[in-house]
Order: sequence, then C-alpha cells, then structure tokens
Amino acid sequence: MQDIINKIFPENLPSIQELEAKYPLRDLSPTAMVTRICPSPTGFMHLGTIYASLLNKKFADQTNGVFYLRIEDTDKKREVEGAKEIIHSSLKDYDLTYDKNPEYGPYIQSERKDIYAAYAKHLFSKGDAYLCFCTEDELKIATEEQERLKMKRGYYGKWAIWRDAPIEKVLAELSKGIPYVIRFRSHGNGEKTFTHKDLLKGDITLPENDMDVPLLKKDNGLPTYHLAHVVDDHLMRTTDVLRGDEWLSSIPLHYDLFQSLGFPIVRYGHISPINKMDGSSRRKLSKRKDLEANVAFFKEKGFVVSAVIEYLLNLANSNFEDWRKENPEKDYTEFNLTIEKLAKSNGPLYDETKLRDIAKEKIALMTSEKVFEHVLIWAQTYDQYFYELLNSNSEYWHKIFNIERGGDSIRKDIAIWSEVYDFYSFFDIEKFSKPDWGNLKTVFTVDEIKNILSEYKDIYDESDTKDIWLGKVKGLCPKFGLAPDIKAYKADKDAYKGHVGELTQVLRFAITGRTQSPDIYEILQVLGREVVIKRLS
RNA sequence: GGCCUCAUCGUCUAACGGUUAGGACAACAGGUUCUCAAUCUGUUAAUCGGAGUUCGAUUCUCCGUGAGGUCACCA
Repeated sequence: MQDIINKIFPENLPSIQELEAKYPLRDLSPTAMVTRICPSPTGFMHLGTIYASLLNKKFADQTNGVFYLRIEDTDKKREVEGAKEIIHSSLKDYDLTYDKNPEYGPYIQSERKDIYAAYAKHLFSKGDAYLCFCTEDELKIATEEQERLKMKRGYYGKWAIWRDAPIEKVLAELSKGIPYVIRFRSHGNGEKTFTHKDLLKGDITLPENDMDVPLLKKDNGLPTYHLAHVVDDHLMRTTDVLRGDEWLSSIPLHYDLFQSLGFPIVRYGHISPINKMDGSSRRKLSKRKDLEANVAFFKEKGFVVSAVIEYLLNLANSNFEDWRKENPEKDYTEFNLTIEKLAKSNGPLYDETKLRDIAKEKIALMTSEKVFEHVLIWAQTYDQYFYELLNSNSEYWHKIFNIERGGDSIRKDIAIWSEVYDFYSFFDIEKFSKPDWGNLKTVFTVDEIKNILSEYKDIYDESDTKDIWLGKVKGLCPKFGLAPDIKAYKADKDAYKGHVGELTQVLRFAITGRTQSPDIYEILQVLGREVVIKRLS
C-alpha cells in the first residue's frame, strides 16, 4: 500500500495538518458570510456569473463578511488565452470588487495542485479513494449498457469495477504504466435518501451518494471540480456557496466529500438560471445561442451598468423596484437584499424591454455632462466616427444632450448608448442632407410649404425666448388657415385646416428631416442661426 | 428514461388558510403638449387540470399534466 502511495503521489506534499494551520479560521463575527465566485477562464463572462457574483458580494457586504474570486482553471483544454483578463475586467465593470488577501490564496486552482494532491493522498491513505484504470471507451460501453438496461448511469455499485480490485491487479497495471484516475470511494446507499437544507430552495430530499467520481484527472493530475470545490471552500473558510442550480444534483456527492474529508459542510444556495424563449420553449441563456448570455453584449450595446445591476437585483428580490421608487437617489448598495425573498421559481425569462425601461430611467436622471461622458467612453471603443465627432466639438454635443434635460419633462427615450447617434444624427452638420418632402404627411401643398418656410425665415430671431418664439409661430397660423391653439381647433375643427402642430411639423421637417424630434425650439437654439437659415432655404 | 425542482396577468412577481387576487414592465384608451418622448388618469389581463382536508384553499395533501435542471477524467 505504501508503495502505491509513494509511486502515485509526489514527495514533499504538505500534510493536511499543515494545511489546516496555514489557512486559519477567519476572524469574523459569527453572522458574517464568506462567499465567492468561481468562474472558469473560457474567454466568456456569462450574465449568470455576474448575477451570482452580485448576490454573493451583496450578502458578504451586508454581513461584514468577505467576498473573493477563485479562478477554476482545472480544465486546461477549455482554457482560453486572455480569459482571466476578461473575468477581471467584467467584474470591475460591474463594480464587483473582491478580497485579495494572500493569506487564503493562491486563488487560481492550477497553482494549488499540491493542496489537492495532499487531500487526495489523505483520502487514498484512509481508503476513501482508489485507482481506476478504465479507459474512456470502457466507460462509454458501460454507460450504453446501463442505458440499455434502463439503469442509473455512472460509476457505482457493480459498475465500479476497480473499487474493490485486488491489490496485485492494481500493482500490475501500475507497473505496466497504464494511466489511471484517482476515484472517490462513496459512502452512501443510492436507495436511501437524506434531506438537504438549501438556502434558497428549502428542504430537498435527495438520494445518498453512491457515485465514485474521479478526484484527480488522468492526464495532468489536476483535480475535478468536486474535489477542488470542497477543498478550496473549506480552506478558504467559505461559509456560504451560492451557485447555479445545475449543481443541485451534485449535492449528495459534495456532502459525502465534506464528510469524508472531515470538514464542516458549507451552507449551499442554488440559484435558478435566467431563461430565454427559444421558439415555443424556454431554456436557460445559452453561451452558444444567445448574445445576451455574454456580458460583453451589454457593454457593446451600451447599456448602463447600473441598469443591468438593478435589473438583476429586481430578479433576485422583486421588492427592489418598490425600494427604488421610494429611494430614487440612493445607491443600490444600500438596498438590503434578503435570501428569503430570492425567488425559488424555475428561473425568470430574460426581458430586454424591462431592462431598457430601467436603463431609460437611469439615463433620464443623468446630467448632460454625465451623458456626454458615458457616450464618449462607449463611442471610443464601438463607434470611432462618433467618437471623433464628439471630440471635435464637445461643447456642441453637451448642448445637444442638454435638450429637454433638467426641466419638468425629462426625455426618456434613450435606453442604450448605441442608439444615441441615430437619435441625434440631424445634428451632424456635415452629413445632413435636404429632406425628401414626399415623406411628410401634411395639409399643405408644395408652394404653401415654400411660403411657410420663407415667412418663418423672415421672423426667425435667434435671440427669441421660447415664449416669444412660440408666439411668433402662432402668429403665422391664421395666414395659413391654422388655429393658433389646439383647444380652439378642437372646438371648431371645420373652421381650420389644422392647428399649430401642422406648422411646426413643416419647420421640424425642414430642420431635422424627421417628423418626430425633441423640442424644436431647443433644436433651433443648438443649431444656431447659420445652419437654421441654410436648412430653411 | 432515472432522480430533483418548479407551476399566479403576455413578462418579472406580491398575497400568517379569510384581499374586490396587489405592484412593475408591456399593450390599449383618454387628458396635457408644437410632433415624439415624458407625465397624469383609466382599461384589458392570471391562481395548469382533477380529487381531498377545511366553515373557507392561490396557499395544505394526493393524482395528473406541463416546464426546467441533472445524469463527463467540463465547470
């Protein structure tokens, strides 16, 4: 036995006593939560990961605990270059700062190889792990057989052919140099059940664990998720694991591992995934199929980060929007998130309309300076043309963003930064071209339009206040058969061709080339005399 | 298929076993307005089906149905 141990484990592994001492209990209050987020460096930051991070961090912060990041890079095949940077920058974007205390590090699993090996050795020594020389093909055949017999799939019971293999056979295979994995020796009876108390989902009855899963992999000796999670969360003194609910079915295994290693079990909470409709059925956001699964999507579109965060918070605790209504100025970090209120449904449907609504609300609250700042940052990476335009005349664009901002009726039509240029493109003097009057629905003939524009040009004065301006426009109305005010028109529709609106529509169309726009007076002011006269001619 | 979970307006969700089943987004109508947006007022809209327990069930129990998750040397 000792021979095998010497052969399969490196020398000088730390002892488990040393490890326990090296990672002492944290000096925190008993109610403090130590939580974490553990992404894999696959080059893709999932919205669900941000969601889970947000919850984990929030609970740590609210209890004066600790939230940390651990990079789970034990699958070297899936690892992508630059992926760690994507993780760091995404967390930074969402203001998800994490604890970096080196005392509990390293926080990258591939740098903790010896630690896992030490625990694997410990389990092996006490008979809770064994060597398995099965090839992938052999396992596949067994699985097919299980399917054919309609039995539970997996490496368990009589299918666990190396579980009780005689030592001579093991030594023989080992001496031949046959590759092996180190498997966990399960302790449960798959026929029996136990109750897991989930932080989010409540009591769940699950079968005991009888699966002998690999602990260390064949090719590089790195741990599987199961061993790594249990060892790390113990040593890093994690108290609460809030993770995706795809892990729920691994709970029996994880309990078994915690117990076998002699660790106190962490509290678990399993979060439902965010779903999306796919034709007539719903499924969780898919990395491959759904652009929204990647947080980069929101950045590229130009969603305000705080809107995405608040959208997610509202999915977590639906009373968030009530709180927000009562505290429009407060930072979301002041909201008290509760575990009890976390929805335990099967997962909400991603709703971009709702997200946009929140984003509009956020942008409406910004000053023009803030808007400019955001648009500039966005354009810098996603719209070079617009970026240069903004920089070439920042004062002008500040004025544009200030239109109908700060008064009683704040515009609420911009949801994402990528829509800004199109919304205000008529302010791009160089690119503006004379509108096609065929697109304007109007009561006037072409000649009348010419008259209106020419008459208006004569009375136009850049220094007019809004009231004076409106008075002048209304003064023009009778000449063209229009009612100066809407009420008069409504009172006697037959007496007029229409009301002031008809006239301003003509002006609007000449000035912006559109039938809809923000306040026409403010647009005139921002454009300035020279441009206005040009567009009226 | 086995195991686990879930089921309230179109969507996200509230409702100690007693509410007129509430709110938000969306939709629709109207007021206001130079158009649009915004804003204000209002409207439409839900307890998956069937048994049972109970004076009373969205809520508890069972059956059915539907949906989601999981069953890798991936996390």
